Amino acid sequence: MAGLPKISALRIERFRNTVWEYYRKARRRLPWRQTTNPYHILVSEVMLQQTQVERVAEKYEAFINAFPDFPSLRRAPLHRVLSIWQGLGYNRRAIALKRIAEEVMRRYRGTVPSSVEELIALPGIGKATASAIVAFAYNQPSVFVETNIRRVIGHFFFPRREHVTEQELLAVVEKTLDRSDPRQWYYALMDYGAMLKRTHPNRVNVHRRRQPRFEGSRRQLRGVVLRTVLHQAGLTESALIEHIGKEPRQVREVLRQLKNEGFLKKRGGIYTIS
DNA sequence: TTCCTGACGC
DNA sequence: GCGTCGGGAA
Repeated sequence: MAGLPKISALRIERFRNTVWEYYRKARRRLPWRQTTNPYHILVSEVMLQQTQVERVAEKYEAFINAFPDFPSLRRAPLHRVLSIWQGLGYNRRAIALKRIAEEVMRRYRGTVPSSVEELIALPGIGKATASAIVAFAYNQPSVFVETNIRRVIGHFFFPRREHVTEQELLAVVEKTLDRSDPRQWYYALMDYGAMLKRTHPNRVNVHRRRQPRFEGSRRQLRGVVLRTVLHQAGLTESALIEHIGKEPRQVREVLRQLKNEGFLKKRGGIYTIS
């Protein structure tokens, strides 16, 4: 357990001023920042998990237009949700969102919960996303770290440190959090982090596991299989294997996997997406 | 190759 | 704690 860093009040104030000043001049006008609708904010936060802002911006509007509220998302067929999701990656998030719509309607009567504990209990929502929703939808001073915040805190409070633990980062985030307006503060913090990424590239002070190569991977095949069933519903297993033209054994394995995860259904030897 | 407003099962 | 989950862009 590393000792908590002692940060003077003066240093905190200077840090806040720096971040606020940058935000005043160069804040990003993102579509999900123009709303206070908790559902819209929840959707954006799930989309933004491990996905660049620019790419989410392209999909967000289409998704919100197609499914403007929990009821419309809940009753939408999965294949429609997945086709709008196409290109965002981590397709299981689309399934999670549908299940969230189901849960929120049933258990919370359509109102997004405002506590981190309740939010974490929803599928596809972990600590970071739950805290972000609390901050952005309800303007509450929750404490969380994501990649932009990590970069900012590392830059100002742990310079030339090779590795900084999650605990250390959270402690500093909590101390420097401007509770007068948590929502705007976190927007500002993350915008500053996005700026640092451009001005100080490859200065990463957190250990990150590198992903295996995507080309030729099973995840790539999963994407291909899902897209194929999406566009060519009602094919048998052998027809799918023929159409996809990859290792039959691997395609079969992926089909079984996708079926178990709720992407596909098989009825009478025919694969569909409900 | 690396990274991206992580979550989840084991 | 480790593996897996997408896909696009730089």
